[in-house]
Amino acid sequence: MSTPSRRRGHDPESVLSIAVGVFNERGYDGTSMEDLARALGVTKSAIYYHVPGKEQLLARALDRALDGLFALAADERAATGPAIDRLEWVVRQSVRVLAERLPYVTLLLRVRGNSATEQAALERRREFDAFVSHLVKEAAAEGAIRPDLDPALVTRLLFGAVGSIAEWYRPERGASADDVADALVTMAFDGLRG
Amino acid sequence: MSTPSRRRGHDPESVLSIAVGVFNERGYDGTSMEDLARALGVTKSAIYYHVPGKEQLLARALDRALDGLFALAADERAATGPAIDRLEWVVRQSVRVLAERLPYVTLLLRVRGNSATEQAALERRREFDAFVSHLVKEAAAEGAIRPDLDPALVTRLLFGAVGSIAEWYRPERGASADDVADALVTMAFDGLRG
DNA sequence: GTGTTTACCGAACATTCGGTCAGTTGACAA
DNA sequence: TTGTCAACTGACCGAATGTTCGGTAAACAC
Repeated sequence: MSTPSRRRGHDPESVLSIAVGVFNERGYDGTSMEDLARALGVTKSAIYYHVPGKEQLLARALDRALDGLFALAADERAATGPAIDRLEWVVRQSVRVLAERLPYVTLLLRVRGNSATEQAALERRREFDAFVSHLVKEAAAEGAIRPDLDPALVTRLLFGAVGSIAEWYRPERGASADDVADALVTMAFDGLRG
Repeated sequence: MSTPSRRRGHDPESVLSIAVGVFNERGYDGTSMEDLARALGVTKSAIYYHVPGKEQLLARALDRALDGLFALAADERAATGPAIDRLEWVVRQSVRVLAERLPYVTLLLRVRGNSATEQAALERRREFDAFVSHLVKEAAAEGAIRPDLDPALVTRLLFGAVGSIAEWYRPERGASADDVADALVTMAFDGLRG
């Protein structure tokens, strides 16, 4: 078996997932290695047996979020068909990635650029933002977006709403990720008026 | 005059406004008193002449944001007329408060509850959230919101989009606060389709 | 000119920070 | 029984943290 008999103890993966949980509760800078050790049920030094240090934990977490977003952007369905349909697909997939990798994406959305690690993540994130921004402009050029709406504003408000989902979405209760995506697409594309 | 001849030096107000700027750049926990001192052009100890400490700076900043939001919620125009119109008015005013008190509201939106100060701010913020949530439910009950949209989801997505404005809005360039509010209301209420 | 206040500096404080390292433990193999 | 090794502990390091305090130079009040 690939996951054999080891009864107790952590590995790099379990350390990462627990650490990211604490990072999201207290903020990365507000989390000490003591906090992580307490959450893991071990002493501080045990963490260093599994991972090189605090910043590497952050880097791995941010990569996990960004890899999900870039995979979505590279999909064929983001490149063929009317831009407005591709935009809707990208919005839905962004919600899916956010839900599937919730703690990692949540962490990404809060990065401020305090270290080289954070700056590198921000750089990749700006790349994704440029991708969706281009998509909205295409949809506008194809006449699929109301001409009185600035495409740049639409991009920011639309994906601002997507990102805000990370602040309250909990997979175990309430609406499913698809429900949330449906509601967002309905509201943003067709309006909330009854 | 009320602001007389004092040539140099800071006061609690100038310390607060500069400190909040740094808090938003690096995050509250990522900001040291050394960082603040550098931004103020003084030494660390000089800060304590003007303000009691780091956490008090945070408390004052958060109150400034929350006072703006509660003032809006207490306005008569948020209490009379069709709920959908009141909701639109509250959205527009929220954008206005966010723009007018941008650094303070930005800071508020990032609070995680790490200290008693932060928890108190989160408590007041939840109170405001409950107010807008009630407003959306009223609008839905009056039949002004598409029945296929869950009011709780609409509230979170709509005000998630409002909050996301803090991440990119800069008063000196780009769209004005009213432009942004117009775009948000148009998109969310009537949809972005052309 | 003298006394007082305002605004600040420099040194030090106790504590916490991320990180290191020599040694211990306990499960398993031979 | 002995040896191996993954997983971990506990003591510790230097640096950075928020805060305090004694002192002080310049501006103002009289």
